Amino acid sequence: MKMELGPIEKCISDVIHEDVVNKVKEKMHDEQIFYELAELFKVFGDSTRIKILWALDEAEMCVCDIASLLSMSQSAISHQLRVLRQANLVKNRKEGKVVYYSLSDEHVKLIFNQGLAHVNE
Amino acid sequence: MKMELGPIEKCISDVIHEDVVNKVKEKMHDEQIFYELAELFKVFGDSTRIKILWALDEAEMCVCDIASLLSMSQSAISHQLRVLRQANLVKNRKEGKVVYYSLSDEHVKLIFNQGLAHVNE
DNA sequence: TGAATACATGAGCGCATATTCATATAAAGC
DNA sequence: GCTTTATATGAATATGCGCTCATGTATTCA
Repeated sequence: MKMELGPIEKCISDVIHEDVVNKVKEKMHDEQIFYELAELFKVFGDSTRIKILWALDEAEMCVCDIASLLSMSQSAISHQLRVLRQANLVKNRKEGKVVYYSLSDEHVKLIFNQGLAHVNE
Repeated sequence: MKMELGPIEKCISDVIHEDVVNKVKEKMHDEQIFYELAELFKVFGDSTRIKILWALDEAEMCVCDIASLLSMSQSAISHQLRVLRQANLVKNRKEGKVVYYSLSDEHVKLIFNQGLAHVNE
């Protein structure tokens, strides 16, 4: 938000009343939240990760289980699990040399369902 | 899903029972839905588009209004509005030479709220 | 101790994408 | 008709990202 305004600035249309402008500007002021939201949805924006989450919604499983079920390499899955971990969407538990992954909270399902509702409208 | 399986294939862990495996495999069979879901979330995965949707949640407005409020070029906004249009997240209405945009349905808000719930947990 | 297995990770490649710039279209006013 | 304003869009560039390949770490077992 550090660009200088061009001639566009004088183009606030008449339907936009001043209170609306101020309200939106106030919302825009809190930039952090936009980046966090976008960052979260970016994680959902990949079919491999969607598949992983969808599988984990069915049962806790280890890395090689997921790789096998998705017919993808262990490395690819491991990389994606790291992304999901950093977004706090999955948690893991180590048992010997095997690492079991599972969903970390309920939000995943809820976000999915809203997404599905839109896709299937 | 067209890769040949390596030695990973023999690594289905013991916690995964056969019925779970079949259930997940059956879910994975319907590949289309994963791509559609990922495609939808990809649209939400950009802070500029998030800001646009957030602004439109407050009021219907034209392209230059949005550009002004977000301090971005008209071109950049126009490109992003096309993405949002193609995802059926916004609709538009032409009045003279001005094009007014607004949210196309309720899902946007709902998806946002679920995202926020996760971010603020 | 050495081999095998499960997982993580850094480098690199190829591809998608967000923005800018230049330009096109279209409506309004002179 | 000409100019200005609002919007759309194609090309180009720069950045980000997903996968592979190679390798590292940790655990188990012989």
